[in-house]
Amino acid sequence: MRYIFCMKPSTDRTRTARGDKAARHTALTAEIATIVLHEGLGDMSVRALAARLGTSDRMLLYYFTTREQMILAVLHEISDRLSHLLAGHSTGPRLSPGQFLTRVLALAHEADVAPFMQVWTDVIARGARGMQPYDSVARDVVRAWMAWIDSRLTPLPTGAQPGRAAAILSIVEGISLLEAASPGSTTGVAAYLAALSDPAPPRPDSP
Amino acid sequence: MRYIFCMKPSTDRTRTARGDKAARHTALTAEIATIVLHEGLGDMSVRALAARLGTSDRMLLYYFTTREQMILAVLHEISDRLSHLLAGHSTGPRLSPGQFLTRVLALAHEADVAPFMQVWTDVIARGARGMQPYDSVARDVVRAWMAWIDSRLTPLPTGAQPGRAAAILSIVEGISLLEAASPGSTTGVAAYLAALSDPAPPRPDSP
DNA sequence: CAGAAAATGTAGCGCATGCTACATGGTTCT
DNA sequence: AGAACCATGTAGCATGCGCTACATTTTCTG
Repeated sequence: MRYIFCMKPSTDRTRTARGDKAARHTALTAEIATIVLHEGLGDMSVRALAARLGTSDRMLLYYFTTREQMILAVLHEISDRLSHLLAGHSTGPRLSPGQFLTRVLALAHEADVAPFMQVWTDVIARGARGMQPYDSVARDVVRAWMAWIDSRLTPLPTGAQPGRAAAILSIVEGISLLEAASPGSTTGVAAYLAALSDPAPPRPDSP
Repeated sequence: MRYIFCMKPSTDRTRTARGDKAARHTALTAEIATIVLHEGLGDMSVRALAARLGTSDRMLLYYFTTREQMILAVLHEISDRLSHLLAGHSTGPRLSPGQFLTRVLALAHEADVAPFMQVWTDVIARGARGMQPYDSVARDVVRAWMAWIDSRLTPLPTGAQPGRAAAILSIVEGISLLEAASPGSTTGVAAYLAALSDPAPPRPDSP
């Protein structure tokens, strides 16, 4: 006997008035996402997060069923927030690779975007190590970033340039990683690469 | 009472005939380094490594005193091996950034160098997350890489270029990371960047 | 109001970790 | 031979983890 698109008419228990498990689920997800953006992914242990939230691990697992699903929900939430953020930064004309790189490297340092960069770089690094469930998320993140980058670059007559978006993403991630591992080591990289990507303009004030 | 450069003459117990703790220490270090280069850093747990080596955790801690010191010894050994490897690849004239980038990206794919790249990228990624003792090693590794890169690039009359070596290292690490996290995503990046770094030569066969 | 169901507390299991205390052969020196 | 010492085995501790079983409280409904 199958009920498809056919709920029991009156006694719908999935949505009670106050309790509303789903609402608390999304609220918790949002709270954790905010914490993660402020304090990094850490080890994402349910006990530590629960203490940080003033709850018990028991409750987190009650709402998320499993640690892995909790992580996925949180990363999804973070991804959504970044999408909205990037949408606001996706105005104006498409840029050349050099211009775009300068723009995005500056963007990565802005207070509202920087936390996302750090978290995503961390996700990618964990994915690179094969950690679950970060590995699958990392692949999605890479794909999403490259699609966004391509959408912001001047289209080429020859169709999609194979390595163009991936090159920019590599540079951004590389700088992110190095800067996190060895602060100050990437000073001057943005300027160097910008000058290299776009041909040097004639100095107007040169003798 | 201080003994400086003055050992007890005959009864030297630090170096017995067969036991020779130091020798076993270095032998174990070498074995672990080889394993790590083949199978990645993993979680570097003493129990797992001991099982992998056919020993007990008890013995590893006997020779290394502490897990952290074991990790440091192993990473030092790996660093040494890479130094020797790179010394062999440091012949010939210094190159332009574009040439060097192409060269080093090809090098990173060679069977003998690739394991080192993966391990170092992992070390840097862990260091970026603040993991001990990877963080301190990561800083050293970054410094060493940049010094080597600078030593292989054509020197500039204007002295050291601020972001040049760091830019190349960022690109290499970024590609390494992205390729590990999402295999195949960086196809074409090397070619794209090489063409960008060195001005496009006139196509001889163009109409 | 009674009972069902949802939300939460308490306690614990099983596992893995780094590390240690103690005992015990085996070798070497006096 | 006896003593000292090195190398190693066995067992365990304390901690942290994800997760679960059970009991309890709270809330909603018939």
